[in-house]
Amino acid sequence: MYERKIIPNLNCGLDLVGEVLYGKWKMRLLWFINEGHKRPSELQRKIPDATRRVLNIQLKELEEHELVSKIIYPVVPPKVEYSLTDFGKTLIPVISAIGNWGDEYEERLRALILKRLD
Amino acid sequence: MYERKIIPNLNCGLDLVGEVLYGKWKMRLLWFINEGHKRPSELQRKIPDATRRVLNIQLKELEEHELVSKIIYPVVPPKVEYSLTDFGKTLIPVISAIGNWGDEYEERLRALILKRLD
DNA sequence: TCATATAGGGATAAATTAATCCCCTATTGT
DNA sequence: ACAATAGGGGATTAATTTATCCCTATATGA
Repeated sequence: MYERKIIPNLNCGLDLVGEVLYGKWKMRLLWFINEGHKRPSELQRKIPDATRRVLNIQLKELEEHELVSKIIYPVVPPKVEYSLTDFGKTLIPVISAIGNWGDEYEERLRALILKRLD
Repeated sequence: MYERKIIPNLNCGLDLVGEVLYGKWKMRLLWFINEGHKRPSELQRKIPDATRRVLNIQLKELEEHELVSKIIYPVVPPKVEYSLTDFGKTLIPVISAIGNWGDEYEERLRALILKRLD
């Protein structure tokens, strides 16, 4: 695994949240798990732009941060299920607020973002 | 300026928010500007962990995304003031929700994050 | 005359994150 | 025998983001 060379700042709430929520797909993973899409293959189908590899990595980090828990069923073919921990559930309203803002200003945001890409 | 090589996904609200809010210091900049710290040097003092360079870059992006506006007073020594646009103000409750969650679980988050750094 | 404050930016290096590529396990169905 | 399905991971490269270093300008105060 990658080992940090710079110790992160953990001064305020925003720093702390950043540490667990930064990551291109993390909020979406939490969101879809909360919606009941528990298995890795389901999550991959919900987020086709990400590779399985990255999803695995980000899921593992979410697990280490105790936001999700993982159950591995000892069956063949393998079966795995993720679910939110109680701690992870407390994040849902926050993610919801973020997503709602994005949805509300969707048109405007899309235009602004595209404009900046030349 | 850096020119992207991969077109970002802009599928859902979360993608869109990410485009304007990703950036290590952006939420803090918006927050402090909202609190009335308008001048670059003030902002730098509020965020001493960031270099002026980075703050300038991120402020510029916030400006291009119409979240903040910038006034340059033609005086010497130079004077500049940032303020939130109406659009930018709509983000404050969202940032607030994020920061509050971080503050609420500060102890736990700090412990979890530090544990993962070995 | 020299340091300080104010605001800014180019060029480059370093750090971090994400993407690519390829490989493994074991069972069921064709 | 072989493909498909399910879940996973090492090694490496590419992309992106931050940090460093250094330089510009002008006025004021010591």
